[in-house]
Amino acid sequence: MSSDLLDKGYVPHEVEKRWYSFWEKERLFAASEAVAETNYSIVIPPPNVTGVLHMGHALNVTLQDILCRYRRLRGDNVLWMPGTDHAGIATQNVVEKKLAAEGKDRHQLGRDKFIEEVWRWRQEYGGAIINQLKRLGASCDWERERFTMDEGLSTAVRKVFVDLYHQGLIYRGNYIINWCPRCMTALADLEVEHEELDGNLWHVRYPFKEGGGGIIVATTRPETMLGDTAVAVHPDDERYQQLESEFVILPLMNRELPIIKDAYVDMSFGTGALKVTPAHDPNDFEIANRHNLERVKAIGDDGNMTAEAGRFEGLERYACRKAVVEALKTEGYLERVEPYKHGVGHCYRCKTVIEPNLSKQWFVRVKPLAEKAVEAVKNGHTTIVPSMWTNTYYDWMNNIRDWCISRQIWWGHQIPAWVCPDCEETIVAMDTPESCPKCGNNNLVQETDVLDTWFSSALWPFSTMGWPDETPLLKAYYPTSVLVTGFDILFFWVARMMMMGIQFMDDVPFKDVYVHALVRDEDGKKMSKSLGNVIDPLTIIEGYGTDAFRLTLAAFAAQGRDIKMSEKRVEGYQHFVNKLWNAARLSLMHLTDGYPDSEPNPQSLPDRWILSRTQAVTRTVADALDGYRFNEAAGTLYQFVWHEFCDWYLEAVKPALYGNQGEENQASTRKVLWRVLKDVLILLHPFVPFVTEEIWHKLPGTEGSIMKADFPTFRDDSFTDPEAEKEMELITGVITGIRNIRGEMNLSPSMALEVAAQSEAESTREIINRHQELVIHLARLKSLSIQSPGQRPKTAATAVVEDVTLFASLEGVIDFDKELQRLSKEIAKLDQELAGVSKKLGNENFLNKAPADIVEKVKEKHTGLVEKKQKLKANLDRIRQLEQ
RNA sequence: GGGCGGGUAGCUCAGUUGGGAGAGCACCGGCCUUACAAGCCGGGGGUCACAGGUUCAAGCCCUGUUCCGCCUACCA
Repeated sequence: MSSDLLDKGYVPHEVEKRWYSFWEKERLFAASEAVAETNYSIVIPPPNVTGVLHMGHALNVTLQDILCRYRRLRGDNVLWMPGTDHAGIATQNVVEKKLAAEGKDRHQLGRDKFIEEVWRWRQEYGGAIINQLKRLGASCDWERERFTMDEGLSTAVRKVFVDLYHQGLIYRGNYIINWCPRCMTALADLEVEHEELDGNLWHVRYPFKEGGGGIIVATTRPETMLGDTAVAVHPDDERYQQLESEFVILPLMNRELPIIKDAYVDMSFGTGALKVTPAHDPNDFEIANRHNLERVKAIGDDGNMTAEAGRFEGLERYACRKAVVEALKTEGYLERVEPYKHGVGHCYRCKTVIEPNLSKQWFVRVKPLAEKAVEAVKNGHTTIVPSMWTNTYYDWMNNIRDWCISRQIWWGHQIPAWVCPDCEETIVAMDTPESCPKCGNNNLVQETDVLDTWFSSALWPFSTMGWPDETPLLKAYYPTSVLVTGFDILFFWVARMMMMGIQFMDDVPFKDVYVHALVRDEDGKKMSKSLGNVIDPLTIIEGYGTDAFRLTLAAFAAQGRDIKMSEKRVEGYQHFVNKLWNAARLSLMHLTDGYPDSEPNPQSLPDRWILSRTQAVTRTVADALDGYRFNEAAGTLYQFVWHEFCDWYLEAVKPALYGNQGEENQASTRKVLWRVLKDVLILLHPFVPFVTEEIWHKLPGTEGSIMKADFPTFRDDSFTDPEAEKEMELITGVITGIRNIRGEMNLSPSMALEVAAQSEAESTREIINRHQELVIHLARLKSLSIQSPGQRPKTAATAVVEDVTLFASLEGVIDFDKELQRLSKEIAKLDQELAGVSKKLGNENFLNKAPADIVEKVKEKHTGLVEKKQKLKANLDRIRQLEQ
């Protein structure tokens, strides 16, 4: 027995570093490629290669790691596939910024040199986030790490593009798309963030061709009028049935615009007349198609006005807005201006206001893919947890519009399409074509656009496993068991993986999708750089240790609720880790041997009880994790380890461990303690991997890593012991009753009390008698006498527990007023409870209609309360008498 | 405009077939009791947002109201 086995407090940093490299060195994260029933797989949501670890990653990765470590302990083959995402626009922006700092820009370099530059950047900085994930303890199979621009994944991207094209599911066309004038690229609808902004509604009069009056239209973007090619009214609008003219004149441009009739127009809005700008508004574009209108592109791709804008050519779009308004005012066309709130789209990468613009782009026809993806969830092939997200998923899938997948940037998968300069034939193929199959031209020109990054991430669950080759990995691990992700990329990523997985693997990419919450600051605000409320996970790790941090995340990961993170909370769980450490410290003082092969043979009540409880907790934890109820699993363990194992069990068995109850007791208790501590470590390991591994190696009788241990059994009931739990409940109740007297009567803990326990029930007396020593030890008694009700000690404080009345003899020290107060308070509490119960029992309907077992329970409760009250009342009366 | 989530102790939140209102932190009182003061023991504290309804019984189910948050949308 020596206390130098463990230091007095747990110091995480050195331990974390040591064990993580041990795990890597021993290849404990490596997945076997064998096909088995118990194969379990997760693909990591690949973080951006430009990213730095934030709270979202921390939560996401912690939950996955908990699942993976748990499944390994349960004996599964686990593959956790890691990697990063090439993040086209974001990465290109980062490298362009770096070039700018060197006074260069990508156009000087040229495409090939620029891409080389990006790869160089990735080589140097791209691993940062991976190392940060390791600090969290992530047990990914790092040897399989993938990158969306890897050769293998690029082949997959190419094949998918080519196949979809030949299936008619990819097409190219001139449409209105979302254009970011800063990134100079098209964006998908999803990549536009809408924000309500204060703006104006400008009412502008377009005079009739023949002069006079005219039609008043309203717009939030006056500069777009330069590209107007019509004015539309509703066909049924009586105000416009008999017009003076069929044409109006576009002010400032003096262009003649037809007045057209289209049912899209909302008669109730404004004047019921709509200016039509086909090249700069998606609705107007549709209207223009129906009426064969001209499309005038007045705003250029760089955000400046084109030659079509006449005298406004070259003006930046917002400068132009001002100028147009000014001109309208001076020329007398501006009827009025009203303040107006409206949604404005912003680029999700750079926050620049998006310009709807006419452009030639590549699209995926998603409807047919989406239908299958909806079916897969409806049929239960994939389950979304929590289920509230299922409807969101359906809604989005059902209203999906074609996906613009081409980007006018350089960093990404270049679209495998070539155009013949002579005959304009388009060739889409896996390999670079030598010549035009139609006219034989040898100088084919490849499409310069690259694909949306999400196009390649959509293939992640199978491209990372080697598809399109039929690899052992795919056989063993596709479909994956679960995808763990935040709801913010449900559409971006999850939905698209569903579509692509079903289309190309003929099976869903994952059986479950667990959608977790967002991590917010302690006021519930989203963490953002601009608000300055970002908490860096690495700072938390430095301050409190990875284990404390992980446990905090898990404990707060309740389904459907965001997590408010603050250091204060992590501190609480740091205390828990330390508590565990110290419990181990105590245990190890007494566990000089290991007992791996001997089944514990519990003799004492605490031993029987703790084994029974451990088994129950094991079951609860397993059920909770199987249902992705991380908070329940973590909370159960926290409660069990601290308040049952430490507070009751360890305190209860100290006498046995110290040998005060004979060698036999000491030996059997040691076996039980060894077993329970071992199981506790295993149960906790998925949540707090480092501290459990550290203790594991100090615990005699363990071999190798705790990662290879077996999850405690819970399928059978070998240790379930209801009798022990019942007895323990009585004993702890008695002890708490005595402690309560001590506390409320302000009696020093050092003062050993003499207590008499009286009960009419012989069985109760017998139980207490059997555990007399335990009560004396934990309640700090001088003596405990067990009696049938009879003479009452004269000056005693009283507590009633179940059918036991406790008398703590207080000769000379009793404070009668305080005791009266205490008893009255207790009786008042009972009266309140009694009122409720009596009311129920007085209700005929309750007695007749409620299930018999419920009625019985309430009756028992009533009897118990009445008896308890009687006893307390008797003591109250007695104290009153004594006082006189 | 549509949809979703939430309102439970001073704070942050659990509460999954409707039948005991709970945890952590904070607070009050007492303890250096031989693992841990990052600790131990005891204690106080809630009209479960509001109003109805279903039921013998509602924090939980239904309807309405209200406040907060989020997602989504092509009314200029």
